[in-house]
Amino acid sequence: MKNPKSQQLTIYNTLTGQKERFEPLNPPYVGMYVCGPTVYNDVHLGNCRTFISFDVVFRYLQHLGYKVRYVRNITDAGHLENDADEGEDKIAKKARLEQLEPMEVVQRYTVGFHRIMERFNVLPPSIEPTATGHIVEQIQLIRKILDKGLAYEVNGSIYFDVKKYMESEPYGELSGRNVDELIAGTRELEGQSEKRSPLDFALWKKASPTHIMRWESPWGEGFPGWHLECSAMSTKYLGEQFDIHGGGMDLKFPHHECEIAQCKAANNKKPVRYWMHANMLTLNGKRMSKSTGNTLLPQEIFSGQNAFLSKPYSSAVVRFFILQAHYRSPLDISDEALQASEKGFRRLMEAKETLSHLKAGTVSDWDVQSAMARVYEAMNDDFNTPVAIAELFEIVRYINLMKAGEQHLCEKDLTELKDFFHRMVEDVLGLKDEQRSMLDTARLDAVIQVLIDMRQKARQDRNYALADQIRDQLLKAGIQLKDTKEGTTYTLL
RNA sequence: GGUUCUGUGGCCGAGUGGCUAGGCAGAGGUCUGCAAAACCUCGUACACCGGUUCGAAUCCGGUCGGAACCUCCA
Repeated sequence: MKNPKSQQLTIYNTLTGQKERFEPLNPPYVGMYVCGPTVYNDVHLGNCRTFISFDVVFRYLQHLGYKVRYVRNITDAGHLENDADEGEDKIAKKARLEQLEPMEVVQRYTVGFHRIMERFNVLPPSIEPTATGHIVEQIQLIRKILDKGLAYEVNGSIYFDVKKYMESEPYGELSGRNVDELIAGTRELEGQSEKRSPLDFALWKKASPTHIMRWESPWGEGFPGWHLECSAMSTKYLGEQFDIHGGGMDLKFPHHECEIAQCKAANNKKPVRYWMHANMLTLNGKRMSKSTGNTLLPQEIFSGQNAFLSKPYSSAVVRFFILQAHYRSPLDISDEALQASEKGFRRLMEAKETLSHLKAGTVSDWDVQSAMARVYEAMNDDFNTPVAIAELFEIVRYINLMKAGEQHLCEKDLTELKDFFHRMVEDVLGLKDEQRSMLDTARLDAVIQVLIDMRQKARQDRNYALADQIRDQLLKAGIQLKDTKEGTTYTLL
């Protein structure tokens, strides 16, 4: 384990409501499962927040030296639209609407999802299994639950028997639900319900004649229930018990509750040691919702084509903005907030660039070791990225002071800081200056240097009109010159 | 209606019993040919009303906002 300060990582476990020391089941291996997207539509920003949050978890665990198997599924089998619908599948419905094959819809949105994730610099998971690719495993899981007597068949559909399950196991422990209250609060379904109790949930649904996505099963043609895929695939790839399960807050109930029940019913084991839930993202203080028009797609932010923001923002800025809040806090996105983050992000990136050119002094006259330790302390405290970033900004101040020659680090400390800063910013937080990296920097450097030299000559000749013209026109082109004691450098805005 | 969470300075957002969060914006200063950048200094915030405590933004109760879930949803 290469934890520089040998501090202990703690994780807030939704199941217990407490921060707990993270101790993997089989160190150095860590199994992590995160509920992925349903690919019947464009990913929206809220999804992205969740995946960015868990991307940092994945990256930090790796940084600490753990060997992580990160599984994030693609829900391509679709979920039921509603009970009254007798099994219309979201993907099937969309397919009919657009005259496409279901798998064509799935393909299109899966590719779109991957593109967005890549732009956000979200690492691909170790395994990205699809629900449709694991029908066999899901059927096996249903069989196991049936054999235990914890599910029942009605007209070719299989339902999980919550009441029976509760005779031996608690239901609702993750979400703090009281089952009696839940039943009391259940509205009467229109039409007939095959379920014995309103809390029962489908493991397998019989396909109606119009249902396009259907598979053979021991109970006739049908499709898997809403919650089954995650249980089947997490068990397959991570085992009956694994370390971390993540997802958005809204999945706590019923989805994750059902997952726990399914796994416990099948394997008699608590499937997950640490449950993690990321909070919601709101837009201008309100939840995003298509019906009210209060939505924002990632590509609409990048392009600036939207009704909420004054200008486009890069994916790196949005990622930075998201990491400036803790994953368990609600976060509100707005133009002002993004502008502030954009400035802060540039400051951080500038400092990173500055640091790479710094020369060592003979002695260190500031405490770089404890500065770095504070960043780790923050990350170890339930992945507290906002505090980690705040601590990085403290280091930024020193970087700028060192550039000005007012602070120094010895060779060893400077080398360590350079390595640390790069790894923390780029590898762990996943922040990189995409503007800079997309350019042919060597050639641009040479071109700008010509202009810098010309301006310098003009200044020496006291031809300030020309000097300022060069400076101002470059600024208009998004290139800002910076005069320092060591000479002039430039920044891309 | 029920469950869970939340309300912090101009904005965003950490903190959760006594001690500077941080970013952005704003004011003053240093530097500069002038600027910009950078650095230094400056804000005495914690929805409201009670209570516990030597001491509360932080704990408890109530009131009023906001969010999620209870129905597919990150």
